[in-house]
Amino acid sequence: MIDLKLVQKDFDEVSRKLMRKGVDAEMLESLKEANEELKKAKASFETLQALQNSMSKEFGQYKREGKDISELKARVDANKIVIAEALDIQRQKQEALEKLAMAIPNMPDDEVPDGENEDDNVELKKVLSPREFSFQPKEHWELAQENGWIDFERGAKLSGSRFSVSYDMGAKLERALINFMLNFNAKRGFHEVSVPHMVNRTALEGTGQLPKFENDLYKIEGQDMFMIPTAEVPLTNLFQDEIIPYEDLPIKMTGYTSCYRKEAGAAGRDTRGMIRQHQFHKVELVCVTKSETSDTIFNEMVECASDILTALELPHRLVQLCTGDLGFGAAKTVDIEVWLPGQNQYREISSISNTRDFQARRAKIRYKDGKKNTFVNTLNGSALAVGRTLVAIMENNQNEDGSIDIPKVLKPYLEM
RNA sequence: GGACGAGUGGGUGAGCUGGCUGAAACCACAUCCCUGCUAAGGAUGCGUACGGGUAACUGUACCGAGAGUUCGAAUCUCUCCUCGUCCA
Repeated sequence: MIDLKLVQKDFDEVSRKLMRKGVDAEMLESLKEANEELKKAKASFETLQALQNSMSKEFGQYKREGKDISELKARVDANKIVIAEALDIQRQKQEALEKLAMAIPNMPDDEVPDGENEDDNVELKKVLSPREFSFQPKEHWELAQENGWIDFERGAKLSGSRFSVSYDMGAKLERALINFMLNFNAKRGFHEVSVPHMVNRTALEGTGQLPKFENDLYKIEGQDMFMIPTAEVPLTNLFQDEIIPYEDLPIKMTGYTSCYRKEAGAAGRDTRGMIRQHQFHKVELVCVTKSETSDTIFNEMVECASDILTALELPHRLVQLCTGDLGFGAAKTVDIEVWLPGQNQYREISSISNTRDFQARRAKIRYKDGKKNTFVNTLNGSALAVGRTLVAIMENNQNEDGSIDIPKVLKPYLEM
């Protein structure tokens, strides 16, 4: 959530930053106005309430002293009606403000390049060069089916499009990758955490998926519960409404979960294969830290994800997202894109974001900084999306006869 | 699924026959004093959020969540959630 005090104190700066992200000035004006109105409404309610409280005290006094209370009671009753009205107004203003504030995205860091969409993202660096093929490399779904690893038809039969079933080495590789990644992350100091795959509304509001993106989530019927779209949600909300001891920071976590997404906005995109599925495996990194160290941690996370790909010998590049491609809660994001020779392009396999205190403010995650409580910074990133890693292994390690070489680092996990 | 019991500040835990309780006490923590040695003792401070004030200070809200009764609720009523224990 946006810092309302900052909006009030430094409106021009906030609007300058948010306009880069496409928030129009009008919306900010109405936010500012809503905030002012709420303050006024609160002030008048509180004045009335203070009066009511003091009269109530007097009331008790009178009774103890056995004085006549009829006159006082009349005054108190009259005030009660006025208060009810004032409270009602205050509530309306509160609601209006919250609705506005919750819908405003995070401010991008100044270093984030301006841009409309993913075409304006900036490549930071390439790691490993794509291999030269002496034959026409195939796309992963072909390879997957040829090798009997993945069954898209039966996935569709069971659950519809964008679902698949894995067999034998396909299934084993998924499992190996999850273990490999978790261990890799653990060696970099990320503690492994296993979390629920369903969460309540509060958690999703905390990380920013709600209220804006309810259409992308699978909701449990009859309950206020949702399947998680990413482990970021439970991992970050672990600390929701907590004051974390100073010495516990930074908290570095890694966790594996399946992720569940409706992909409502992606109709027609990546319909074949396992690039975009409704349910996919992902190993996630989440960090909670002080603002002073959040940039350092951010770089550690990017490096960790990139190094996993390097260990798997997969060519990839780091891309800094422009303002137009930045997610709702992110102040800054670096994507890692893996080379897919079958598709002849780089595709996203990890996205690492610093949300600064945006999520912390929503989820009320703080630490004690000397005397006062301060919002933490939260960061999240994939390390990595398992399905897409499998895709990358298939496409990059394919041989002319359709067989696929297993990366060396995975062999111990496959008992090979 | 049924029957009880519980949910209080960073922690333990009083209050729960409605006003003097935003909340005792203890622990933890912070600062200071004393002392000087692998100890201890003493003083003071110490919940959160939002608002007013240069400041001292002050207003409002919050005792699992929401609603209600009342001039007034942590304390009474209802609903829900969570956690225990017993039964099935």
